Amino acid sequence: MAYPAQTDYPTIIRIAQQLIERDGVEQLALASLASELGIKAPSLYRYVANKTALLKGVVTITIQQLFATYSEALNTSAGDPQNQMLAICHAHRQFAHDQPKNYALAFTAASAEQRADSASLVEMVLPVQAIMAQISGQEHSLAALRGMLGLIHGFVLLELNQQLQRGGDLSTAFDLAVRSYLAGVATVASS
Amino acid sequence: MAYPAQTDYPTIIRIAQQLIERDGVEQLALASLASELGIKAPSLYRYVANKTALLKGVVTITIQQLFATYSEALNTSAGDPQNQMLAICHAHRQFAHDQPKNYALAFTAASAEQRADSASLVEMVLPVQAIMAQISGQEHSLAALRGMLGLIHGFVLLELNQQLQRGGDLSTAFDLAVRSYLAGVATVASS
DNA sequence: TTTATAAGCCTAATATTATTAGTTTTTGGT
DNA sequence: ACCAAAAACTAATAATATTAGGCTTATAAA
Repeated sequence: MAYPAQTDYPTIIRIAQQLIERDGVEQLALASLASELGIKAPSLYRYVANKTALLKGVVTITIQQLFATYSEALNTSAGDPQNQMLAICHAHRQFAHDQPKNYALAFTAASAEQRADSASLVEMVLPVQAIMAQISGQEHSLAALRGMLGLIHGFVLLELNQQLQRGGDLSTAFDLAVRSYLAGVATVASS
Repeated sequence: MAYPAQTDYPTIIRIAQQLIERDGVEQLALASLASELGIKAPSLYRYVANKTALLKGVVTITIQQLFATYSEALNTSAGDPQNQMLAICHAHRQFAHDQPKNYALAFTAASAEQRADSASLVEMVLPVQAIMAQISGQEHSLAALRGMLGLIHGFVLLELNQQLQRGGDLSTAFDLAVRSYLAGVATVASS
């Protein structure tokens, strides 16, 4: 070949993710990113089609990381489905707190091409649905799962966007909300 | 005075909101907006400090509109707290479906200066907390409210971002999720 | 050992868009 | 008629994504 590459795609995405977490997406200029990599902005185009594709790449690894925390939570939590579900919910929230900027980017980016694609999301939540089925019953497991995901996602986003500012312990509120939902799902499903 | 103004602040914000709903925020250029108003872009600066302030203005009226649907839902729904809560939840979801772009902008804009400020949000949900207190009891009413808001907000966002794509009736799932949560809140609170 | 090739990077140029500076136009009150 | 000031305009600036075209250097073939 020729001319040893001074960077590569995974590195670009990883650094971009770090910069986004540090300064926010709106602050991410291709020139800054390139500079961080020791190259100039136009050289990035050898690795990514455009800025949108770059952000999509960041979103993709963010989802993979979230997926990993799901797996870990499933492996380390006890056998009781209720406990497993709680472990997943708390892992999800913890992840969002650890990478708030990238979490928001992955799920609420303005343009559809930048958000997480549903295929990977489905893969991520299938094991969760299996657990939910043990709580809600098979028939309502998809609907119950959707409510659960909405609950944790929405709660976390409100938190991260400073829209729950009236005091009180948010960790406790989160836990209470999740437990309430699971309790409700168990009773409503059987009625 | 002199020179009759060809536009005014409320009109600017209203048209901006319409353009955002039609084409998305990322497509909103000051030149397009100005053109729509029959003026040139720099003239906008007589009415708004900058683009961020403009978007904040749009967010503010969007929140006011959502607030109005809350009030309407409260006025038209029956006396049972459970029913009133359901009415609010469905009104909230309906609003988000009617103005998906502006709803997302109001609650998940990338920069904090553009999102809804918590003061107006507090004002909006205080009556809702009163109803929640009848369901959950006073002590847990704030936590229960937060879970409820998270649930509807998260569910709606997942819907709007096409992240609930596995079929099934989403309206039914939403209704089931909300009912489950309320049922759970009622039982967990009393335990 | 030489040399052609192509990968990978660079500089320079272009396009879009927010924003600022300075100027011109309009019109109501004197 | 004319002055003042409000409100618009044109022109210029700055930031940033993207494209075009050229230079450099390591490698593989001769």
